[in-house]
Amino acid sequence: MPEVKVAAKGAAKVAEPRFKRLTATDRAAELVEAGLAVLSAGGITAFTIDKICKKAGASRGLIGHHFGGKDGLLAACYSAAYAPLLRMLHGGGAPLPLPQLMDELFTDRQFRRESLTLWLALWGEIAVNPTLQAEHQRHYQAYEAAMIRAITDFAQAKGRQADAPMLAATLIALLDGLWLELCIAPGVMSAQKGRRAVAALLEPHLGPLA
Amino acid sequence: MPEVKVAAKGAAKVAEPRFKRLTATDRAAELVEAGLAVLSAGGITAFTIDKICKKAGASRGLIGHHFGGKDGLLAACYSAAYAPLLRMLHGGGAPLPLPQLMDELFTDRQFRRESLTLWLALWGEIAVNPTLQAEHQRHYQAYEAAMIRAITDFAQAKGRQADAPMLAATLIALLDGLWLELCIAPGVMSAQKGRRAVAALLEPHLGPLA
DNA sequence: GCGTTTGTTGTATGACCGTTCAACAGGAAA
DNA sequence: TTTCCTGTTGAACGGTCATACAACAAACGC
Repeated sequence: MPEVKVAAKGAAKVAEPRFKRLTATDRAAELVEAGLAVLSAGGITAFTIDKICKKAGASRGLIGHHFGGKDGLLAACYSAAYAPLLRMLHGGGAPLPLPQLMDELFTDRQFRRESLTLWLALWGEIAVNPTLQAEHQRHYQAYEAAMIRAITDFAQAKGRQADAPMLAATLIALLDGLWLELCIAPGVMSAQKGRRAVAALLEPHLGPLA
Repeated sequence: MPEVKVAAKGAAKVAEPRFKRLTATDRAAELVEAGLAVLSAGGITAFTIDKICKKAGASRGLIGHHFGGKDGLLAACYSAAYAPLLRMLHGGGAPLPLPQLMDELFTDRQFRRESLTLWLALWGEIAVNPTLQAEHQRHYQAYEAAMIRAITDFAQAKGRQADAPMLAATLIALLDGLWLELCIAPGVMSAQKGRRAVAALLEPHLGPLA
């Protein structure tokens, strides 16, 4: 909008700023958010400097400036994608008990195609990108530990013996698979089917979840 | 190699052909195979005309000529990726019994990272590509039906009652999740862990598989 | 041998890619 | 108000992308 500048010069001294200046942290957060949005909507092939910056309302130089390049932003996006999951697992302070955890995982807010396509885009890239694989290991360990904890606590409360690490690994794989089905076959998978699948895995070992 | 032509002209009549001429079917198959190789190795971002044709030892125009464009080849690659899975499920004629099926799924030949990264690359694309989603539905139905059949037969032979459709859907999701883990966390997942996970899901409902 | 069919080549084209960087300007401190 | 730091801009660059297409040639029937 060049006319803004001209009008401002002709009028008083209140020239409208051409851009908003953010702190490095805030700008980085906006770029990560835009990156996640673009990944969700179009997959990894839509993860381009042009599209991300347009989405974020910023100029193209900024990704290089704040993240050193596209790969840096992608790594940051991966961390940001994991954050809500880990926050849910031990959000606040006390870890969520298993039944509430399962309920939360299948709410409309979590078990949504629009949120989960993000993971499919990332998985395909992690498989062929060693840097992202290392990043994954870090987050996965926290995720797995929280799951083992939830299963151990639940089994203990019910007075049951269970192989919690094995069940946790199986549960995580099953959840990943359910998310996948929801994304690539939207009409077929549903939260209800997902809940039943999890129950079919866990209840024989742990007793009724509800 | 222009010198080949010159030498041939100077010598006898045996001019070496500049390229090999294949039937449309054979050439298409070679391009699909190259496409699969490229997808496995580098993910969807490596699925480019240049890379595929170089891999196949063909010129750039051929993908457009045989598949109408890159998307056509990708759809063909997806079908080709499903083929070995379906062939295994009812290979030959008689459908494979459940225990043998599970054994086969976790052989070193099937449960291999190099084979499975292909799926990760495709999943990310299916999630954002309606054409591929439709293609997926077709194949998935055959896959699911075979699984339901295997579970039903096994339960019947053992004199057990089981919700075969639900177990089949759960098993498929679990298998997808296990493949995923193998691809993005190679050191963590293994065929042995995979087998145990499947047993943890199925054996409480169907009795011992072995 | 000779013509026809049809698979194949490779360049031209225009769009888009990621990165770089010199110039710019917001905004706080002085 | 002025200075300076630093976040921001956007054009320029070299490279890669998918597609189109006119020329070419291998192989088959005759």
